Amino acid sequence: MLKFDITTKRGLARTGIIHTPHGDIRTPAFIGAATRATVKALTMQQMRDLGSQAILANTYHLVLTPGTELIKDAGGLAEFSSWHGPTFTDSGGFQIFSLPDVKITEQGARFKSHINGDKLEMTPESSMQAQWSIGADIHMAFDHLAKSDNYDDMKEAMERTHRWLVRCVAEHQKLLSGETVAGGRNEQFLYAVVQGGDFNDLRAESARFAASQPVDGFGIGGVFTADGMAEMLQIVNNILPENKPRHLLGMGQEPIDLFVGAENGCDTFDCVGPTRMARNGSLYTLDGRINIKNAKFKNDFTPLMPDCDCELCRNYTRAYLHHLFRTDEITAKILASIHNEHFIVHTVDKIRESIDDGTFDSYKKQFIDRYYG
RNA sequence: GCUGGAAUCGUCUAGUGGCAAUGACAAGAGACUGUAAAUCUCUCGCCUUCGGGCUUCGUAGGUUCGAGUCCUACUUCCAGCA
Repeated sequence: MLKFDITTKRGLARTGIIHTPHGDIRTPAFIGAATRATVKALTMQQMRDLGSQAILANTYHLVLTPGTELIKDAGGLAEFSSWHGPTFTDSGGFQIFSLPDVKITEQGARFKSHINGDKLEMTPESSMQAQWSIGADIHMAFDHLAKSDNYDDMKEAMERTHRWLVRCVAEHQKLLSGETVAGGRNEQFLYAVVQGGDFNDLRAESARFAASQPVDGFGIGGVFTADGMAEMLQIVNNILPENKPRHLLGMGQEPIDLFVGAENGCDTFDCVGPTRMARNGSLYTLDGRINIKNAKFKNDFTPLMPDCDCELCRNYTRAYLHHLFRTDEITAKILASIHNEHFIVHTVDKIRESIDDGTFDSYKKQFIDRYYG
């Protein structure tokens, strides 16, 4: 069983430590999205330097290339990528939602490789096997993420997610009792995924089902905007057992999502937003996001964010970063990614500290007022 | 000096009788939430009550219902010959 110690509790919000075979994660924490075993534009050393505690890779992408057997042979994701810290894998469930021409059957999902058109199938069992080979510390159950206003459609997807969860649990346990991977330790952990879309009665049902399964933690999936998220999380997290960690899947591009998530009982987050924003020139500041490519920054010789101690803000000006983007230099995306990832990681770090010392409400108000004001 | 060729939006360019005029770049802005994203979208002559109106393709004339497209002259540039 994954060891999770809760340090402080305030309402649904809590701080704690997830103890993984590759190290501890102090929660709440933002987990860097390393889809293809790399955080785009950043080295693992840069991720360590900016304060990241863990990364999350994607099973679908690693199955396509370089293949999960290769990662197993390399000694697992942490060894292969030289991250060496705690790791998560997403199941590939998101790709069911995001790729075109995906066919869902009770068996699993069939889709075409976006790289070479190969027809592929992923099932709960194959996802578990792939994640076991990749050897991350924490695995996500293979779920059916859907987006619809139709209650029956969402109910169907949720119920399929539950049936698949049972199969994931069985396969996960079977794998753990067999051959060892990831440095000889069969210490890998499984999170169930809660679905149900925008229908809170389905969310409650899904949370009850997930809670009933022998899993180590929970992912909360299928969340697309902050609208209604607080209420949904209150319902779900009041049902999920308190002593297991909860990961809010895919949310964290907007800082308010992280405040709302932590406030309502989520322990970890992952999101591609910060680095994607960065590559596209959209940079976080305490006064909101700015597009550094805008003409008004051409002659702005101030730091992007004076009170930020990331590599970009410590050493360079807005005008310089503007120039790097305008000239399409690779360094633009590196520096911007360092800053955005640092910004979000540290925002969650401060959320954690504020929960511990009882100042969460004032920190949230002060941050949100300034950022969105 | 002669003989060819060429002049179109900031730049390069499409265009051979119905055109406010093609594409790219540049420029201006926007989007992005478990990454098919170093991607995508919009604007890019002037004005507009968004119906449209006005002025454009080196300059000046001409032919034509109609000219960026055809003709004449001029200007500039390029190539070859002197």
